[in-house]
Amino acid sequence: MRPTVNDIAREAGVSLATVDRVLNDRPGVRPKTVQAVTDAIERIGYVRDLAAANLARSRSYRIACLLPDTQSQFLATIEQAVNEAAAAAVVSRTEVETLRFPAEDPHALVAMLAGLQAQGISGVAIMAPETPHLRDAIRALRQAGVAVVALVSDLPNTERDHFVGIDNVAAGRTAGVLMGRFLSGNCGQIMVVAQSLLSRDALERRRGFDAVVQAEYPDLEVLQTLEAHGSPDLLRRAVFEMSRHAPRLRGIYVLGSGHRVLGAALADLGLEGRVVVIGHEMTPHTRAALQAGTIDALVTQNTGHLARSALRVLRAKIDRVPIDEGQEQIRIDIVLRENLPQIIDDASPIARPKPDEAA
Amino acid sequence: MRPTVNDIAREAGVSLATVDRVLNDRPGVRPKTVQAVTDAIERIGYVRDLAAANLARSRSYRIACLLPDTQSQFLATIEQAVNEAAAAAVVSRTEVETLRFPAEDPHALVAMLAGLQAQGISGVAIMAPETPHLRDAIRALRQAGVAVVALVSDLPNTERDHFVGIDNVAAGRTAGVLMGRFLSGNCGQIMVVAQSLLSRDALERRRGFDAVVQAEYPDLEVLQTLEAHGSPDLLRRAVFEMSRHAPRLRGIYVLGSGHRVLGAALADLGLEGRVVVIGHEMTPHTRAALQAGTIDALVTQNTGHLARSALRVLRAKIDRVPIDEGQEQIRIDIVLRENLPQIIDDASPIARPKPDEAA
DNA sequence: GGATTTTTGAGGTACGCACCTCAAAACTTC
DNA sequence: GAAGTTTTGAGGTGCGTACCTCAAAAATCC
Repeated sequence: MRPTVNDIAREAGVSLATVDRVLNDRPGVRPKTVQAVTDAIERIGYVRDLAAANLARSRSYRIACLLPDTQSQFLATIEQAVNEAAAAAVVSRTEVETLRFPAEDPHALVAMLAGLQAQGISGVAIMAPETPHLRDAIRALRQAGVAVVALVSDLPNTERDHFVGIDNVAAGRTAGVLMGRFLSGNCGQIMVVAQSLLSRDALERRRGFDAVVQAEYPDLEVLQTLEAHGSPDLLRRAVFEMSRHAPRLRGIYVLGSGHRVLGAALADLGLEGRVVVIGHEMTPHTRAALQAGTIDALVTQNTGHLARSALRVLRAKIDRVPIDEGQEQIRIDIVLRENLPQIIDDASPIARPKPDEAA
Repeated sequence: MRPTVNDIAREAGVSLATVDRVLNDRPGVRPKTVQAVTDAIERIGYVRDLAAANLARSRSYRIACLLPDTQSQFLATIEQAVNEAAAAAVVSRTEVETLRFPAEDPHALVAMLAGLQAQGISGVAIMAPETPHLRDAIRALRQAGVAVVALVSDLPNTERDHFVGIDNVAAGRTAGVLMGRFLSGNCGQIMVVAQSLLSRDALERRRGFDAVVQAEYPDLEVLQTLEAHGSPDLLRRAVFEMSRHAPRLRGIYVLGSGHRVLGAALADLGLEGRVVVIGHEMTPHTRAALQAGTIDALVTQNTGHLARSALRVLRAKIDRVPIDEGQEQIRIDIVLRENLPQIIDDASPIARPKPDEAA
């Protein structure tokens, strides 16, 4: 049997009330007595039963997830993953609200964050570019005792508790090595496509990609980044333009969104299947393209893991318990057609539990 | 507030006792009343609080993990992962015992399994080759109400509840594509090394590898599998012998163990860095080799995920609750030097929790 | 050493649920 | 409609913890 608080009391030779005071950092206990209790805890190997503790506290976790209102398949995938993780987290008394904020309006985001605090939210997962306003807003949240994690894109200079996502420089390096190896021995040019280089993740990926190609595949020339800025047309024209001036185009690296337009443009240019395309993030479209062979490899992060990890980390931070670093490390996944994970249609993850009928 | 059993009672217009009888499938309730209660549950969206339920039942999960006593770094890694997952699972009243059984003695394994049942174990994770004896033993366990999952290597013709591991044919295909792409445009020979082709996983990988290379890279010739059978010397001699008869050796595919010997042999032959080496499983050695560049890519499964998934699935099966398929799917990881996950030295995953001091 | 402050102990209630008993109520059956 | 059976209700206890109150004991101060 696992030791309980009563066992601590007996072992330490004090009353239950004193053990309780020590366990919950309540005042009015002499240092000597505290020591006696912690010694006893150590000796009998007591581990607090979190389930019972949370039951007694009748605590529930209210968590908000803030995403930009940009329309992209990746964001939709993230939101869906968060909603699924949230549905599964109901059993552990966790309530999640996903909110979209206007991507272009930093003040709106800050106002939303301030509002959350009033609503009794105890944890926030946020995906947003770092701005001075956001830094202040996060500091305020933290000071109010709200746990904050950065999602997908880190906010290193804020006081966020944790970052849930991948090292994007390493992701870019990974894409670079794949490109280099897939084009091994060949010289040629590589086109790089992005939504915008303003976002931290895109920049970091490009940096990692360049570093590897430069150092290890000097025969490859990486062209200037084409930025779509949300306009499919602009991207399309840029691709056409550039491909005219790049006769030895052998590869295309897609830093973020833009896969759909690019795919169409490549088909029109007759380049489909003749250049190596490497991209990021798993979305319905990139998945299909990988399967069809128009994308050769994807460097991704598992959004399901991402969402579940964010919720777990927030709960841990709220409870002030340590997190399992191993479990919360998000890996950089390389996905080829051959190791594409099967789709799981998660009809109803929650069902009414049935008890154990067997002995 | 989440609805409770009392809310069901009020909503259904019955007593708490009746709700309890329905919830826990106890007899003596008219079908009409059962319907009224389930309707009420549906209406108010009641979800049983598993934490409280388990607390009330004072149930604890006793789980056994059975691994062969073969000495290999991969098995050691698995065992370590299970032990770490077990340490983290203490907080959810789960006790795990890892046991090694004699790899060559099917009867010993069966005897162990029979013994477990007597010890009040309610879940078993097992990694073993499928034999008729094992089939019977698993059936007996299941009939006694013990949950059983297969680990790493599936036992498809037994009545195991679940398989925790990857599709090894797909893993072999993945290795094949990597080999083909890394050697793109080149013709040449590929050596395949394994511990033994008797194990299901090795066979399936080889099958997947061959299928892809044959179909997509016809210029590559895959040589006969060299089997080490646990003897480093044997393997070493075989590698020397074969490399003499394979002048155009361009790649080596390592199906399972044997990386250490192979590495030494390659160095002696002066082939280090001149052939593409692709292997399976992350161990201290393969990790170092990947970092040093003597292995080019690894196709792996995350052992931490594997272990945690096995425990989660067993708990779910014991509780008769559905599992989150998305979370339990083990992915086929491709690991290059560039996306090598950082090592996390998990000194003490469990610490005494501190309560929330903030409001 | 008496008054004051600090520390400790004993006990209770609650969280949401499982599981038990006993009696009352509602149905059957002839 | 009386005797039997089945179904339902009321109530209690316990799981391990949090949090509260009040009084007793111990330490500290002047």
